[in-house]
Amino acid sequence: MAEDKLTPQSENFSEWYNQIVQKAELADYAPVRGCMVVRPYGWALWENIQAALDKRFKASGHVNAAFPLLIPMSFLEKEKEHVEGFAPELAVVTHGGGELLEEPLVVRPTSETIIGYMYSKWVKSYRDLPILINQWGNVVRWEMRTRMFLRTLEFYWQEGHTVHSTDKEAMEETRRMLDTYHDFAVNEGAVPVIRGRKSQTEKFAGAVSSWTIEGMMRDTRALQSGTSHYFGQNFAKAFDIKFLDWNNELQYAYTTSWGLSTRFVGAIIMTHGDDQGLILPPRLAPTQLVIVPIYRDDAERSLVMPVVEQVRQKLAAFRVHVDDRDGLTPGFKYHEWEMRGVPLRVEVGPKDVEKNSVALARRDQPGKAGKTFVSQDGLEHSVAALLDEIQAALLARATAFRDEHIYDAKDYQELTEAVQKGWALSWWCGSAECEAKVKEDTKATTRCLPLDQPGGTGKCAVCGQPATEKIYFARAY
RNA sequence: CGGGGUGUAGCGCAGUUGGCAGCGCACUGCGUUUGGGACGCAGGGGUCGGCGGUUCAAGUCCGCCCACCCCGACCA
Repeated sequence: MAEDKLTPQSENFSEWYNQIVQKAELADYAPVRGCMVVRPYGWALWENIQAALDKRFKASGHVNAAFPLLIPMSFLEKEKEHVEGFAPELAVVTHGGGELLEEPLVVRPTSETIIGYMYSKWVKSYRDLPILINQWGNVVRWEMRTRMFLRTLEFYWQEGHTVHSTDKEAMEETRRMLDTYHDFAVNEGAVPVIRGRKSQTEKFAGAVSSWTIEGMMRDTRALQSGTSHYFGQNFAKAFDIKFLDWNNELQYAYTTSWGLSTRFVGAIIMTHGDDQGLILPPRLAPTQLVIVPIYRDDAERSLVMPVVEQVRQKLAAFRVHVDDRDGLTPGFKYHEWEMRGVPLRVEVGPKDVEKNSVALARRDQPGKAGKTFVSQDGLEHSVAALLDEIQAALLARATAFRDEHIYDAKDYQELTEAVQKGWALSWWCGSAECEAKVKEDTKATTRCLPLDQPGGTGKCAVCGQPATEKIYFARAY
């Protein structure tokens, strides 16, 4: 790894991204095109994401279950828009046990259909509702162009699927989970996402409305980082999910689904990373702090190591790693842990033994600027405070960066210029033609109609027609 | 699927007119080192993408095939 410099973000952002995934040992390429192996460090990060989300899901009354990977082909075809949306990217199993199957099975690209089928069996009465089930699993979508974490043929995610007796309640659920994602992204990932509704062209295949959290990456491109869908009665009608209501009348239920995937790992990488490597938010980092012992010879070593052990025990409440590998210089270790994005480094050397101190180096401020010497007394408190400060600083920095790259674009010229250097926030008349024109001319797509609307009316930045809502245009992943 | 490119050690590459398959990093062992990417010595590691052809002789020349990457049409 020595002398193995990372390509700077400014030189080639996507190359920077590819290298960081490899060098930080988050993932590696699998033998099948477009598939990735999530390595232990990357998976540990995902596990922390899972834990933070799962806690929130449980707190709002959801329970976990597991539905099968294989789905009868015919299920996909029951909802017209759904099959049209997913047909081009299905992996299909045609043989089993050496025999041609009577009906092909698709590897789930998402589980609305199979879960809808099961829900139709389970739902009889309003007393059975709501159903609030989440599933942690993997799905397969045969994508053309793939990128580690951002778009792979197979990816890991959670998908929540709920059933409600009223449209109001289902809509509330859709919005509640959007807010849950927002809370998670901002407070755990320090990723300042914008909540909003997708346009009709960008919404999920089969949904009435789709809601999204959109993050701005450090190349200013947008990343859809989580979605929540309101289905109305679309899937209930396709899968015959009916219940007897309070008046003993049979009616279709209202359903939702919401998902967040390993793509969020990509969001973290591209929101916080710098030219030294990954920077992980303390709350999600697999290793929150690494202790690097420093010594010149065996005498110093026997002096330093007991103090390292004391410090480790003092910091046992955190996710700590002691890098006691022999034969590597401290400098080498610094670079390696910086590449892996560990938020805080603790150095313990002979001088520290003498002075009852340690050196703390924060990852978000590289070099001398982020290095301070603190007393070993009360170290657990200074470390806790510093981790909180780093978490807050990452969010503040990312928010400032995002806000600096959002442009209020009033006309078409401003819009086309804005999407070359960031996001455009513009009045939009609501027509798909205007979206298509922007995409054709600039490759930028509509990201979302943000929840925070200015109110009033304006002129569509594309066609000049009256508009009542503002929408974000951006180049996206 | 259209346009461009690349396949030689784990990674990055060199390989001249066809003539012993190499270099850097990484890896193993020993020794010296260690507060911002240490150094020396000694080692291990190859179906040169695949198949076929030309030739005394092919990494190199010819043909076919395959894979991957980049750029255009789809997307959590």
